[in-house]
Amino acid sequence: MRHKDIWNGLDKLAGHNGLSVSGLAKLAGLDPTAFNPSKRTAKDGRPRWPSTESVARALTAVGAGFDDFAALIEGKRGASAPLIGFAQAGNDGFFDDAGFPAGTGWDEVRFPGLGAERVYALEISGDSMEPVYRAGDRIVVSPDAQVRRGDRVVAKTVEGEVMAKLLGQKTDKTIELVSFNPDYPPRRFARGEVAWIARILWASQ
Amino acid sequence: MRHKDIWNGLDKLAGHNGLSVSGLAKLAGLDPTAFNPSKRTAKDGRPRWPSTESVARALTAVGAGFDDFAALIEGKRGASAPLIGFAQAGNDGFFDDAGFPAGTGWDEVRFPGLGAERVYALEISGDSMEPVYRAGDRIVVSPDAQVRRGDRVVAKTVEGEVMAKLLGQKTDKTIELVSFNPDYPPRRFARGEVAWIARILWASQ
DNA sequence: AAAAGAATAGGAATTTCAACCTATCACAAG
DNA sequence: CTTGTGATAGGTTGAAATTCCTATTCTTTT
Repeated sequence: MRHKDIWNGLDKLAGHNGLSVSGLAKLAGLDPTAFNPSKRTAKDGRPRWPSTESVARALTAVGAGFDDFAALIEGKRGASAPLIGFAQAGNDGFFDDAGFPAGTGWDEVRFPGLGAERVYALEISGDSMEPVYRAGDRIVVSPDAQVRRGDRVVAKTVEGEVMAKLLGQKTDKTIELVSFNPDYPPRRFARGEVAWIARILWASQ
Repeated sequence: MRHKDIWNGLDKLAGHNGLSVSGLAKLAGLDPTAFNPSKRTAKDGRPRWPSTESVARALTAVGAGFDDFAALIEGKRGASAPLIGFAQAGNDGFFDDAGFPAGTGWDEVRFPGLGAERVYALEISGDSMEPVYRAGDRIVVSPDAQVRRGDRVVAKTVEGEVMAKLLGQKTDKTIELVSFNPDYPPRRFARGEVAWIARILWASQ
């Protein structure tokens, strides 16, 4: 990270929120001239670096996280994407001509592997889980995540069998795992037979 | 980002590189006591924030990027996750006792929204797309992606209707969109009737 | 057990950042 | 045309971060 990157990131942070750098500084409760281009190098040409406190206040002012700032600096897209309800997608104003999000009303959704969870992915082979999962699909699962009835999960038995199922009834002693394919009957395991259950967070399509 | 986070990040940065905070400071060419716990709050209890210059020098000293630092602060895993084939998951040696990836043989899969692609997400409402998508699921779609027959896609007609379908036969003049639910017949559109088609990359589960 | 090195705590001096103030410029509203 | 607002440049002052220095604690080595 270089001196230029920090200021570039602050410029982008302001721009992405429809602000000038002075507007961003004001919003953050800082001096309006704090981020002025004229304040980025000292009179003797020495580069001036803002304190992390100033950066932190600017970030909280626009509701951005530190990861968002890193994304701006590194030129990456960031860890989130716009989100709206599927039912609203037909309304006008949500998309531009190319099919990208436009206008307001979009929420943000975070992607997997970027939260606190530890996750990994499994690649599906075979058609036993059609139509939900197809060969080549990748599912992202988190053993940390809480599992509830109805969740799609990956379970491993103490015998070593790994399967993707729908979590059915959980009692004190048994766990029911329902197949995606209704032709197969649900399977019921004693608690001790199941080594672990990991929730499926995402699936490639 | 809070005061605590910055120092926590520096602690982790040092720890991940087998250094103490004073060792990290020395390596960065700073005063060995620059990151001392005793220097993190002033005598009057006021929190002390390091300058971005000090952080930048610490990062370059260990060859880390700003995104790495953000990852340490946010406790994030990064932009990729381990990947193996589902068929191999039953073999021994791929998981530890807690159900996390262990040993070798794991590939890496990158997540959406982190590369050059422009993506966004849609939240599913209603049960018309069961069992593939359920209410509350979020699908991540990319209008940039190439679509092929068999892909799950979101399409918008020029009349404004948005739908998630399976891409069927594409001819020079028509596009067939197949419902996930086999009870509904496929729909056939003229090329001009379809405003855009975006491929579904991921779906939350 | 003794010695050497590293890590840390505490304080003073210095450097540097941030706030404050004023002036200029650009632009929009009346 | 005048007025008002926002953005920026430049300088001064006060506050805060960094360095420098010393002492103490802890670990490792001999």
